[in-house]
Amino acid sequence: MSAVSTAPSPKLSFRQQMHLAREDAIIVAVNRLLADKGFDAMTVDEVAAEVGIAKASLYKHFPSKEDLAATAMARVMQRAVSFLVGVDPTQPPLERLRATARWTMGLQLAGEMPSLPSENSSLRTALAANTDYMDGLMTVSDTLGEWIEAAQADGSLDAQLPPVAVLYTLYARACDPVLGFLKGSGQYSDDEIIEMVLRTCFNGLCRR
Amino acid sequence: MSAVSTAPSPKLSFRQQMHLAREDAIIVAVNRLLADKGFDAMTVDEVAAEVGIAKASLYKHFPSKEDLAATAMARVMQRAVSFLVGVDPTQPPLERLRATARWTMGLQLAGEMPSLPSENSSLRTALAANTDYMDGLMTVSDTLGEWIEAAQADGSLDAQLPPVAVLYTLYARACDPVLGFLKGSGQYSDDEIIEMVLRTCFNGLCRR
DNA sequence: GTCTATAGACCGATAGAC
DNA sequence: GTCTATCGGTCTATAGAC
Repeated sequence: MSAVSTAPSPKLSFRQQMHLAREDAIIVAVNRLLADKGFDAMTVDEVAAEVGIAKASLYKHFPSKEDLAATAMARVMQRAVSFLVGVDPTQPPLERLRATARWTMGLQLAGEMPSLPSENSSLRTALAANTDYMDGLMTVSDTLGEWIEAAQADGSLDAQLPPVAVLYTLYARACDPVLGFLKGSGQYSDDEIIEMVLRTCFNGLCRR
Repeated sequence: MSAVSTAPSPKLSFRQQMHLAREDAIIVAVNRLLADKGFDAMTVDEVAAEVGIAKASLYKHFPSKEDLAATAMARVMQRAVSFLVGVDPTQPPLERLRATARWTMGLQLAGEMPSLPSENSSLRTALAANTDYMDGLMTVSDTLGEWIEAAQADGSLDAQLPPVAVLYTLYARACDPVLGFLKGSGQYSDDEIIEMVLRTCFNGLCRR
């Protein structure tokens, strides 16, 4: 991925570029399927069909289904890191957190946010072994953790909640099924849905 | 289930009682596994092993894995209906909603709340075809819907949110992964976890 | 003795892996 | 394109209740 974003890499052969491009297409397809049906229900045949390549070719890129999914989720985590560094640092910390939550919700409604694996899935171990994913996760957690503590210090965020509880809540809202429920009802636009869920997340269900 | 609780049913043979008791054990085991790993990852061999019976015996009780899971989830829905009718009606509607959320969270921490199936799972169709489940779901939704509108009318609940959004949020919190995250951190007791998540749910992350 | 439910072997399809 | 493991589902002989 760094190969496509950093400019001074002219030494890539055509083959290598094709390889990377294909890998990119695979990852995009995997994230869509992961968001749609989850890891267990996703088959590698589906992935191959979606990308339009032979199943065997997948195994030239990834040693296993777990690794495939872990790489795809590491990519999402990388996008999150990129988003965070782009957030306007002059904004108050609460607004930075809100912007982040809004972004993750948009990602989910766009079908690009993988649903998180159940507690004991084989995916979990693959994720834990994926350094890209774990590094991204740590960077995201550290950044959000700082913002959370700053927002608690300036009085905008509930200071009685442990920061880790806030952090986990933000992670969970990125995969909140409420978005899908409301979308399935067909009564609201994506923006309306996001604003409603953001409101319940930050302001709560009770009247203020 | 009604057979063991209602007194005037002496016509049940021991065989039938055994049958019902075993069915009960099966359902309990299924709900545990469903909560633990989800429908796709759960195998019927595991269920049989957990209950301590042969797999074929399962199929004397339930025609398919989907039906098995649907029956188990219908049981949970039935428990929810029972809980709702037992909620103190003299409490204000907001407190009734809070008590309900607290109860569902306790259920999840106890490992008795099945994780909800992904959007297109085969379980979904089985659930839609299960009248017990659908009846319970409708009863629960109607009851909660009334409480929600009452709580909005008396000013305790945010009246700007569509009632259906509140309803979906309460359903989603019953399966909120934040509970599992916090439990996994090992730093908080179950009661502390529930109170924290309840607080974020009803009061929001922002300071009041 | 009959009849039902059980247990464990068994089958076919499918999905991961190569 | 093939191999193999696994999983949902079935078959049959047997044990036990009546």
